[in-house]
Amino acid sequence: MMAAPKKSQGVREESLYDLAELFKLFSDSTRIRILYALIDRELGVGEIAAALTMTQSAISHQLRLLKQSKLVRSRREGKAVIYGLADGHVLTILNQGMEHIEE
Amino acid sequence: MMAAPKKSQGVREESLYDLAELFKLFSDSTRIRILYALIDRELGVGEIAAALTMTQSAISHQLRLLKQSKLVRSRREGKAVIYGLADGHVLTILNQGMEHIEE
DNA sequence: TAAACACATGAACAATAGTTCATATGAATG
DNA sequence: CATTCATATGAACTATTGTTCATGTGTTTA
Repeated sequence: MMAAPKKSQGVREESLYDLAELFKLFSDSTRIRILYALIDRELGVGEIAAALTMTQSAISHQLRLLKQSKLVRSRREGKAVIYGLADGHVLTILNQGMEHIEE
Repeated sequence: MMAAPKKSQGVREESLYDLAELFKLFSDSTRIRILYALIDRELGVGEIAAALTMTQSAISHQLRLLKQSKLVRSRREGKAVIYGLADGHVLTILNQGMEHIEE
């Protein structure tokens, strides 16, 4: 199906600030690496830290930001807290960015 | 058409840093506002500054970043330098972000 | 070609953000 | 229930970033 022509009208000025806030979450390499790690499988905080070779604290701080903005979700499983991507939008945004880079 | 299952394998670690760099450009409200202003029509630096009620210098600095990353293109037209969006990817990324916000 | 106009750029400053370190919370286990 | 394991959180420090101010570059026009 053909995409409809892109509209730009009706975008409230306020929304643009929220949009910047959203992209800000994708603007740090640690957070990007976390998100990519979560594409394949859900992971605990410690596992993510090990995968990225970073401290548990640093990862936990970033996960908090990602969760606040609903880019990841979490559930407790025993002592561990398991994180996963919140929805498909996250992956879509990442992939769009990748396409731009690879051109 | 159904989308194919999302792949995550084959993403080089290095690319993730470039990806973060890309999103960093979308992470500032001034730059987002500039990009949105350029959706409808091409504009000179002064026009953008007026539209956003910001100094010419501030706008010019941000345009330089946007141009370096090929998110906008520019051409000289007399004394003015006219800026426009570089390609469709820019708009696609912005729209994807908007969709996430509006849910 | 001197002046005016449009934009670019460099240095400096203030604000923001990411990591570290220390410590707190919460759940399982002996 | 004290200890251990897994994660969360607050404060402090450093680095990065966006804006301002002053000035430089390039183009048109009188």
